Amino acid sequence: MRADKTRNQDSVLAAAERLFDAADDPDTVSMDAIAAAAGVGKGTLFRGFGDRLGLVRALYVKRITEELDTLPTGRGLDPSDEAVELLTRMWRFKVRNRGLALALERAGRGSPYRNESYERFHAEITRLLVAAGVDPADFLAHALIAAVRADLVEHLRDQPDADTEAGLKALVHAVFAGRG
Amino acid sequence: MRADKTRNQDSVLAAAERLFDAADDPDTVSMDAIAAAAGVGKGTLFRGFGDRLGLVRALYVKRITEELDTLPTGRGLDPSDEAVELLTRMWRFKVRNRGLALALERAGRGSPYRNESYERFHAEITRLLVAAGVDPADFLAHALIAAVRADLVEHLRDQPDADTEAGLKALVHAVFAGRG
DNA sequence: ACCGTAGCGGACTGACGGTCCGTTTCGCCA
DNA sequence: TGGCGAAACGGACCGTCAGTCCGCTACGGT
Repeated sequence: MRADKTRNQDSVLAAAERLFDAADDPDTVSMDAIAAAAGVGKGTLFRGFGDRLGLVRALYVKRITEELDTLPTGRGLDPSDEAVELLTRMWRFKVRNRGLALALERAGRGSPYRNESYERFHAEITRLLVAAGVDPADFLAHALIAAVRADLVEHLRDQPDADTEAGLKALVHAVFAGRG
Repeated sequence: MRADKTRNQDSVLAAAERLFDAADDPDTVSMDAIAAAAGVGKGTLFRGFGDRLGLVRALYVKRITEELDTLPTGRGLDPSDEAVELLTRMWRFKVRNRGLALALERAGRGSPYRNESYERFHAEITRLLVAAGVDPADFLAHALIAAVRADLVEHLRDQPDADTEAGLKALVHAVFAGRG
């Protein structure tokens, strides 16, 4: 890959991160604005990422990867506590990455689901539910993940973190305690 | 209110219902298309409903009202079973009104939440949770409702109804069984 | 240093949500 | 019934946005 291409893609990612983080509403961040902020032509932007969804996904993947790199490698908690930890981390991630997470969820065409990181997250929660003997694990995993959707996080923004996190914990424990 | 105004608003609602029901993706239903299908000018459409969100909300309210009119008046079930029934009805409603529900959730500005029918639904589920002595009721009600989001319904469209409804039931029972 | 080509940039396109205002039609009153 | 003020109409128009296209630039292998 040519050096200028790499450099430009990095500029675009950096500019987009800044703009999405700063925006109240991610819909107000236009592709033109990102290109301008990156000091790059629009063509470059679209050649590098395909379309808006592609760019948002690339950003999301970047941030979530950074997040996962700091994952305290699975200490043998029981499945229920491990699920609480995973979902709490995800909640906090969406608080921290509000703009980006909202942008991804609104990008259309089932974007919250058609997404490698959703699949992995869902598979992991499902595995924990199965380990705990809870059924039907597949649906319940979707339901648990729905509780940490970006726009719910957004909607509950004014509430103290402690309250929502206690709620999340109660939810997960309840689901893991129910055996069919 | 002038007769032509009423007549036009009815045409618009009818046309919009048809188009949203028929569309694979509600984003592909444009305001121009609705106006044309209703045999009405665009000005009339916007004067009657304010903006796209206003029209979608009006349609949603219309359908949900029809739904609530057929509600079997609260037979004294225990809170848990009542919640199962409410959420199952909502799930089915979203299966039946796929296009409309997706349109509402995607209409932006926290539209799934800033909505009288969401508030009422949330208040009702909260009341049931409180009656069952489950805490924190407010958050858990949001979480339960998140399990019947239109795009999750859409994502699980290929799965048999029986499976998802069993899952929903398991979820609700688990949450109502947990006394915090 | 040269040259083929990958990559650049920004003018351009098509579509959309929403506005504006000259024209039409309603319905009240004589 | 005819006339009139106001309410409502309709579609041309506007600003904006995602995405495309193509003449130009500059990278890097030889």
